[in-house]
Amino acid sequence: MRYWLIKSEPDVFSIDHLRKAKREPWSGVRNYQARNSMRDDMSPGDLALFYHSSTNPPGVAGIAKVAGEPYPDPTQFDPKSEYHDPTSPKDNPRWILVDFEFVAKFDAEIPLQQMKEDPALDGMVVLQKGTRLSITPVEAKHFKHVCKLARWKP
DNA sequence: GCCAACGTTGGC
DNA sequence: GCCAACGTTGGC
Repeated sequence: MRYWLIKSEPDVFSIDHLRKAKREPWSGVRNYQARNSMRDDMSPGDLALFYHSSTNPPGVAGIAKVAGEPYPDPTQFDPKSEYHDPTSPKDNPRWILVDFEFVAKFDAEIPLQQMKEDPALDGMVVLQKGTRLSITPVEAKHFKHVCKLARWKP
């Protein structure tokens, strides 16, 4: 059982969108490290902090769960998609994703600022300066602490 | 809108 | 393989 943090711009896809959709392919990731996390390290049942980025204030809005095994991101082969990648080989797709399913929306978002100020979250990858990765691993103790701040229990 | 901190691209 | 130029992310 691993824990993760996944970033999304709420204008594009928010925790409310996920709640409505129930399950969603995490398409459009075009960063190798983030892809490797989904392809190699995620397992069905893993839990993720759902983080709202590029919004005021940014912060963790809820919880999502890895809903299945990794598979090729269909948008890479779709010429109409903004995520179309014409250089990705059809017989060896470059971009791999997993589906996430909705688990919970926090009563109140946990703001990035509050997380930065909390000594219990020292060392969390997403809090480190210059981290732009859209998918980062989260230590169990950090995951549990954020849930505690949100007064949410699995 | 600014800009720091990256990641990617491509000439050499 | 180096590295300058360029593009992107995302907090502020």
